[in-house]
Amino acid sequence: MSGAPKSGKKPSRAARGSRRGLTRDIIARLALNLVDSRGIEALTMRSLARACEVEAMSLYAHFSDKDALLGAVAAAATDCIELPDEAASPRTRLVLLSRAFRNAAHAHPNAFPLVVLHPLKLDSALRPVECALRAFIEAGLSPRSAVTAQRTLLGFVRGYSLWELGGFNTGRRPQPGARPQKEVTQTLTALDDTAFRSVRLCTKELLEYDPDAEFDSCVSTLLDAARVPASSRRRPKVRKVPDRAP
Amino acid sequence: MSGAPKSGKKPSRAARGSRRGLTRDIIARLALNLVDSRGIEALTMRSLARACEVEAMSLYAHFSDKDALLGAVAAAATDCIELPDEAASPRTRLVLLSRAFRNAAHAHPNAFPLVVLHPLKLDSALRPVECALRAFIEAGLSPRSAVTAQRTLLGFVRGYSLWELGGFNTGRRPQPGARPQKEVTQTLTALDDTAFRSVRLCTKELLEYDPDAEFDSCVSTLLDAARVPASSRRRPKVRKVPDRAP
DNA sequence: TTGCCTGTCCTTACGCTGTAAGGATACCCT
DNA sequence: AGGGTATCCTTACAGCGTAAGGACAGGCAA
Repeated sequence: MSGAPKSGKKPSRAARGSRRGLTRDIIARLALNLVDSRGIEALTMRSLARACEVEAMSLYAHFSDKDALLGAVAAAATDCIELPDEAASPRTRLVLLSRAFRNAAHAHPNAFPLVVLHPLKLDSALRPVECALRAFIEAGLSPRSAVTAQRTLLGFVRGYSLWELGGFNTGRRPQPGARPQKEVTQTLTALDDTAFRSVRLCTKELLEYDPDAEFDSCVSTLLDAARVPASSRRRPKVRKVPDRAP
Repeated sequence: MSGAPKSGKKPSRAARGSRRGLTRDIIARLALNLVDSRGIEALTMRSLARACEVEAMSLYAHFSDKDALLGAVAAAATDCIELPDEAASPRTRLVLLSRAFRNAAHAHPNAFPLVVLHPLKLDSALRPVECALRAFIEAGLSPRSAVTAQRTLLGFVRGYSLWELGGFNTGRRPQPGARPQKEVTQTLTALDDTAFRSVRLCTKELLEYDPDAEFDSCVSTLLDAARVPASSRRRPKVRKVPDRAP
């Protein structure tokens, strides 16, 4: 975040001495747009400056170096994850959180490697963690189990989404419409028959692939393993904070 | 691999007209060394050429561009994953495979983002997949279930390892010796109490952290969910999961 | 043998990158 | 009014990926 002006009484406190009204957040958003539309390697200080209608060196008034800028982009992308409504049951929320994470990855495929790999500000990083922990605890898990379950679920969600974005290491993104290209099928069936016999045995299953359903199925498996019951709504127990504003 | 000389009768066929005996594989290994010791951004065509005792442009005789080189580095790192002995039980092999993946990530932390994100040659990419599929099938899963289980397990393993390498987005790698720094503890306990109440409730569990045990625990959970029995050695016949571990 | 072909390697050069250094300007607070 | 401070600009530099073109070695056909 910016130097923490905390938005005092004067509305313009943050823009003291600013001639264009540029702020860290505005720059980070423009940077995210640029990454989305032209790829991570198209994000250069000069191209971003052009998008901000400013010279390259001016950006250094807001970010100490490019790495700090990337951190802000990662945080901006992370903040795009739409956390589920707290009114839903814990299990539903965990499913929705998982989907939201993956949806954000698909909405910002060029930026998402950053989300997983780049250090970012704590409250952005913890937003999904808090959401998952809360649901697991509400579902009856102990803090200890909740932490492990959260690490398992989010670890999977991150890994799966990222791997998927990388086209499962093939460089090809799976489309919801499935339909494996003939080329891929040929490559796969041309594999060595003994070294890759199981891959060949499962060729059809590996290629006939509905990404959304597959993801949901994995998440469901994980939640079963963590013993999050399917239907339970709020647990009748000591509860603080009946509801909260968004 | 190289242009497929196939190693004919003459031993020197691959090195025809080569004055230094440089090959794709040698270059990729040196590149991996360089990435391991000095980070991914230290891998430049010039620095790598220096390591190969050659001029930068000479590398383009072996790789069409830097991206192709990165793919070879990714493949080299992937090939560092030590697949388990086939004699062990399916479950044991899946645990060992998961650990081997994570161990490779820790052995080559600078290179591993590439392994997850970069397209690489099919047989390197499929090596862990084949291993997992074979074990799941041997454990009695149908091809359909095996594919899903494999995607869940490897998705988790990739995501967890990578997230861990990124210090869980904090920029700090967890050490086996645990011992959370006071600084992190303070940052965590200074969080907003209502927005992050579950994180705060679990502060101790989040910080008291044995990375190896936690990873094993997550893998174990996943294998239970996939109904891979704990002790079974080779299964005698077609059987559909008579019971499952608690 | 001769001569060509192909693959390895070198030299030079270009436009691009991140950013160090230093100066100008506009706003806020005293 | 004057000073402080944050934006913003200009200039400059080393290092980047790689395009273009040439030198030379070894294998093959004549």
